[in-house]
Amino acid sequence: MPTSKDVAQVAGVAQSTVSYVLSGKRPISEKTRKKVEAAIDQLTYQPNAGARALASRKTRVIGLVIPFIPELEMGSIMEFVSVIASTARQFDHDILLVTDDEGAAGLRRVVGQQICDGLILMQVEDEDERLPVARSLNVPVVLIGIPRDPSGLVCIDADFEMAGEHCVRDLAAVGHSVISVIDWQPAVMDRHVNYVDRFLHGTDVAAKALGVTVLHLPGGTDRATISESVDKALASTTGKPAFIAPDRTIQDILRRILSSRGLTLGLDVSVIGSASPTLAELQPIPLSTIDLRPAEVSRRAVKIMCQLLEADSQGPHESLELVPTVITHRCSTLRPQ
Amino acid sequence: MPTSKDVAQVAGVAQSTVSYVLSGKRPISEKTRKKVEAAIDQLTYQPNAGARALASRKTRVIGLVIPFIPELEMGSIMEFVSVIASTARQFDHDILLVTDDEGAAGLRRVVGQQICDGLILMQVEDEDERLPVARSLNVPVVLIGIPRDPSGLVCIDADFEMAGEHCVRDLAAVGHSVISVIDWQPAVMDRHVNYVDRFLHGTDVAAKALGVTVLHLPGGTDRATISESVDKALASTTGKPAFIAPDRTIQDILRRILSSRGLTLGLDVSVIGSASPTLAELQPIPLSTIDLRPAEVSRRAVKIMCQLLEADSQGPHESLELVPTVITHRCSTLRPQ
DNA sequence: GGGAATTATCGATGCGTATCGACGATGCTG
DNA sequence: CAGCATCGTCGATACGCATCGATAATTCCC
Repeated sequence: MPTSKDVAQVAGVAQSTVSYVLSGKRPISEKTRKKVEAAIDQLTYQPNAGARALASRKTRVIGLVIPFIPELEMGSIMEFVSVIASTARQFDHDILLVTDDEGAAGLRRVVGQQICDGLILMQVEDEDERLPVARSLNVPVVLIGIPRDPSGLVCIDADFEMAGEHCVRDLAAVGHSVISVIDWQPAVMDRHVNYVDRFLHGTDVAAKALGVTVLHLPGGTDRATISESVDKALASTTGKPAFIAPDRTIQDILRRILSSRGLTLGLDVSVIGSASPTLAELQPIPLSTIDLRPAEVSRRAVKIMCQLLEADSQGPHESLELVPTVITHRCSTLRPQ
Repeated sequence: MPTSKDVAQVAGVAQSTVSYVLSGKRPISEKTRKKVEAAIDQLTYQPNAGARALASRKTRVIGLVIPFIPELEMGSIMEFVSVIASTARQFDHDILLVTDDEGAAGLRRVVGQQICDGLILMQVEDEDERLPVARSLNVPVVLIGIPRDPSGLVCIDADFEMAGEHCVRDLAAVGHSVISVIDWQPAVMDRHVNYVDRFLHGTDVAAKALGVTVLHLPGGTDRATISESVDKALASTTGKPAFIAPDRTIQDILRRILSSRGLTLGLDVSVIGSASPTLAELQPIPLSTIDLRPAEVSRRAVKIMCQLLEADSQGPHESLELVPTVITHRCSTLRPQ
């Protein structure tokens, strides 16, 4: 592998000049710049990351802490990961994976060894054991998700409360007076990711404001639980029933149960689910969905991180950013009168 | 951040002694070791990764090249990524993400800058533009998937041919004489990942050996295509029909179509799909599946990589490892007579 | 008990880059 | 044309660790 010294020799300049050509931190004459660039091309020189990190105290690597093999929601997690990695490259950074089975020790490790300049944490829970560590590390940390106590932390997430509100408003607007919200599956509820509470709270706020009734019914991955929830919903509804089912696993089961009861989506009953646009379109009756915008959340998380890194910020920062969600009405909700 | 020099000072030894305590490459007396370890604990010292990489010419980082936001199969890709990251840690390595939108240049970059000691490529296609680069890089590369010409490359994948054979054998054994194989969805077929061909070839081999008929029918993500394929299958079958549908998206549609025709899985018709055990169990009629063992493939890929790194192998290596697949018969296939 | 063979530790050097101070060359001002 | 600021480049040094050769301390054997 060629080094900057080799480049310097070929170009007939000093090594430091090569370094300045690359960084642009000192003026370089056009003539010298050309010579150096030619030498770089000729040798296909690429700077050594380790040496660069050692000298500059910056690795240009961001650690991404991914949840530990959750089985559920793997698809959506991958969307975050993928977009985060791509976006990081746009800011000339790379992504190092830190799996959550290493726990808080993993965070200390990658920061302590200075493998990373900062950390992005996914799937932050209400009371997360990683938070005290995150606060104590003297590198920037960006959380995707909002813990109960976000003080001293930089957080970003979809605006779940607005999402809940928006769903209820839209369903009320097309004439529903009783709206049933099916919980996420128990595995998610048990984890106390607080977006669930924020979403449900949003539905309640809208219900109160509009004078409609919102029922909260248990979700599950088995047909029986959902079936029971549907029964309860139908029993307490006089007009046409409406369902909000943000958990992807659940919405499939729900659709089948409704259709087996002879209810046609968009005609006898409204359903709002959550899925990427492409997935929603694939359904026999294209599903009206609330888009929680994982790609946008991911992009912004990286952007915030890179700004913090650039600012070279020492002191603890604190901020909270909510990404607006978007409802798309397709064919599974009643049409406006 | 404390350095090994600080540790040395606290322990009252030379910096090199600290280094030897950590690496174990020279004998150290019990007394000195204790002193050094105490100093390390006291200072919570962690070695600097950049300096270590610079001096040792090893980063202990493996680059993982992930497919570019494929939308399809994101869940299963995440399973690979997650297991690969965990396994790498067991070998005391870390994983750096390289997204495929950087293309072959991305590979050259991370290797050229010596951010990584080696590369794992996912989703290798039949004629992959990354292969010539992979061959020319002088670091170990492990492919997950098998290209048309694997010469000079180290490959690992599930044994798709055996999987195809196995499916046909088992269906023939319970009395099916005509077996329909539904292709993967067009998006996958178009990508020329060759596991598709290997699987289909396996079904043909078994069919020839057993004297049964195998039909290859087009797959799709829309109901119409699958419906048509089912029609064709039923038209050419005298006994009970049998389906093999390895694409997860397709198998759901297939199930619904069959049930809408009044065919009960495991009674009137056999279906073998592909899903993780947990997912398969969740279905109303637990699905018989062929397990392509993504976790095992991932683990072995990392293991092979770490062996190559340890061997410090210079010359080009070549190997091909196939991971046996496993069929689990649940309730969607006929019972043996 | 003296010399050889071990064992345990130290000091010095190199890895490849960033960056600081210095210095010669150039342009400008009066 | 003397004096001074500006521009462009160089040389030297530091970053933190691994590693090699050398040295000091200990043990062993005849």
